[in-house]
Amino acid sequence: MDNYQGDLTDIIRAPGSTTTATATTTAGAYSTTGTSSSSSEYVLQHLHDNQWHHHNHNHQLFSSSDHLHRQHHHQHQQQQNMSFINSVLEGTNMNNMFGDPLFSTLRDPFLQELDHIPSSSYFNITTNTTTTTTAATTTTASPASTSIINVSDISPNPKLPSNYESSSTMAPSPRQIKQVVSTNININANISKDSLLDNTGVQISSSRNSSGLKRRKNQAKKVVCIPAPAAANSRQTGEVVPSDLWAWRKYGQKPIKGSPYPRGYYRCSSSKGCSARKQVERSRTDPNMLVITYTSEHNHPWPTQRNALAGSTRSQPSKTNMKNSEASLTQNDTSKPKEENQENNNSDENDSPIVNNVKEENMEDIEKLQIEMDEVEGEFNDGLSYKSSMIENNQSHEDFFAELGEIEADPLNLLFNQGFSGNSSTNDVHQRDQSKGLDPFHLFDWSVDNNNTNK
DNA sequence: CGGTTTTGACCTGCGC
DNA sequence: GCGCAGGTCAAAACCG
Repeated sequence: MDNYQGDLTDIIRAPGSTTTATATTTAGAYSTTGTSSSSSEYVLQHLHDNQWHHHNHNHQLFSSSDHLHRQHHHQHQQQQNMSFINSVLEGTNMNNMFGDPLFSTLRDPFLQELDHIPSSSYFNITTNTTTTTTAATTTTASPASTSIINVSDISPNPKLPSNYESSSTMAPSPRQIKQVVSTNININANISKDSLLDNTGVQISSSRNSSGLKRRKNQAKKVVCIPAPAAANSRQTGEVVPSDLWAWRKYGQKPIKGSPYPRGYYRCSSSKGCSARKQVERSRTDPNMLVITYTSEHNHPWPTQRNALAGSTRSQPSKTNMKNSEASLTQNDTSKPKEENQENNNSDENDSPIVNNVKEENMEDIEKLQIEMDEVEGEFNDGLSYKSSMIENNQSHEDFFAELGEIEADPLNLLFNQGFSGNSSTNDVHQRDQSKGLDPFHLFDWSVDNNNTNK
């Protein structure tokens, strides 16, 4: 039978390769048109690298019509810093970071970015903002290429707990609306089964649910469709799997009928008891896209460190590069990246091993941050997180983190230093590279070589 | 040594 | 019930 995975693959077909063409169609359109009860999908047209850079370098964002906002350069920087803080800390909130198919709380980094860009961020200045859920939001912010990240959140099981926070919730929260409005992102919640092409250029086909083949198991899955980092130079038989901060161990690979690309099966290796799994395959309809299906949930906090070291550097493509890059690092954390990292390093497109490794180092720090923040969060586990209140109080991140005395400062410093240096206007290129360290999926790493990765 | 990937075999769900 | 196809297991090989 045609596996539903393949259908999932078909669920979202993003014009990943047409980076520039989508630039004008990336208007944040939030649709709640679907009524699917057993399957919900949303397409997240994620921030592109450029937008990410805009995020980091607000001065680039504004069009001439937004010159007034330039007058508040510092303010915007602060806002963006807070935006990032919000994003990071939101991410550290609960067990909801990416890769955690604990769907009730799952928020992957993509959504993190979506979710936590405060209304005060520069995104609000984009034109044609609207608070309706169906209207399209256009933006002039990104004249350049725009890559697309699609997230299809599938809830095959109508019996899923009520807190299953998928797009099956028909009405978007005001927050969601705000986020969509304030960001140049598309989210199509509950895209109808017949939805084929939204105004973003993202083609969405239906997943078989009600009328088609039923799923093998009533198992909630989350499908993320992202452009393949390095199609041309993946491991012999494997896929180039973007890092998502969790440690995954491949436990199987199967050829998929109808698809020339095999599907890799991964399970979480961060914790022995963790049942989290993911499947990685290349979209049959768009080989440039990787379809990552998350199944089950992590039953543990983020790994403090990648426990998979010994075999993690198998098939190390370029030891020289690795050594060089490692030598270039100033971080003490020498934990080796996982498989994806090697693959990334092995990527022709990712021809900057240094950057890649720095990226992974940052990932390690983010992981640490996650753990540490979880700990702190527990102290303020009263519904409204400490950090949230802090942020809402518009407290500076310095103050905020100063109060988080127990938290290791390095990761945060790293994050802020690399992602949000206040002097962005004079260090765009440098920061741009650094900001990549915050990009677990290379999601924002495409503007440089987007043409390469999305051929 | 402890972790990984690889890969054939086996298990299981689903359609007919 | 059968067959197909997807999903998982587990042994072997590999790696630092």
